[in-house]
Amino acid sequence: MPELPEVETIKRGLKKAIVGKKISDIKVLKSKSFQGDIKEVIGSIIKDINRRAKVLILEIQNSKTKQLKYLLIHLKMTGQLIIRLQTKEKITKGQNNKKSPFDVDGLPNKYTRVVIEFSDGSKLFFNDLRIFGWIKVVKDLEKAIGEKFGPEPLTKDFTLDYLKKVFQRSGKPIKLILLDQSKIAGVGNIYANEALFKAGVLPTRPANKLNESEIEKLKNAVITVLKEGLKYGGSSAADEAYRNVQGQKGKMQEHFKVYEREGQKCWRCSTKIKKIKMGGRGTYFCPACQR
DNA sequence: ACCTAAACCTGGGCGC
DNA sequence: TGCGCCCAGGTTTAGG
Repeated sequence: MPELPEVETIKRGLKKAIVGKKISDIKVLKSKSFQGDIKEVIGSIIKDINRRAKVLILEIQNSKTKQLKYLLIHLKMTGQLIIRLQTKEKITKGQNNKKSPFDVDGLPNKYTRVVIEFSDGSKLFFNDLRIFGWIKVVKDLEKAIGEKFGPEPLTKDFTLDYLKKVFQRSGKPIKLILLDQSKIAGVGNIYANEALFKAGVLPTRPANKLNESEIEKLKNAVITVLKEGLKYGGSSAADEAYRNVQGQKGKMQEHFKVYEREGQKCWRCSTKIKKIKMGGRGTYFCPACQR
């Protein structure tokens, strides 16, 4: 599901596609899908697009008052943001007729919640099968997201000293710390599993029991798997909704070492990958490589 | 303050 | 065939 690499890929796609465009209309196809006053957003220009943790931040400016506001979007598990230009879509034929609910041929579809229309005729579709995601308008960005998140793992704020401090404070399983957005921003279930495998650390290990060398390995592993995710354009694993703004799947799932590989052989040592539940989520690991 | 479990949702897949 | 159940997982909220 959209984690840091997926949301970042979408952010980059949006940046290329809609910065500078004017919002001409917003159509809310499913009630409660847009929090805030739509009227004050229509007519605004998209000035910039950023990301914090898994939240997309569209900076918008009212073309008359010049006031800046922010359109915040969280895709949660099944959210998609798909761009369609004015040009007629090419219709792909001869595909297998059994379509996934996440297929984006022809939009809007039954899962489209909001359509943001631009003055040049292009449209941004927000699809969300499970209706967990949200879009809201805020004036005060700091108040909305300022204090909520830990450091971004792909910035210099993500230091060994910081992780040592955070891990030492908790006896919780290390995997739950990796998933805690207030401690480390943007890591989700897939990349937490993959990073722990790469670092050779069991997901169940109490955070405060990791030694310095393990913490450093884990830090580097988190950075490496997130960058790998970015390189492959995100992951669209089995049943995953993720698509980039052009509607294409990512390829990171072809490079998973443990995620969704229960019962299959470990890439490194051929031991069978195990699956357990932690915090209600699927947790995959190699019982031999990870200690 | 700590933790866990449920809730929010839908569709696909499974067992019976 | 079809029903009931479980699962997917980001985040918030409720309860212990």
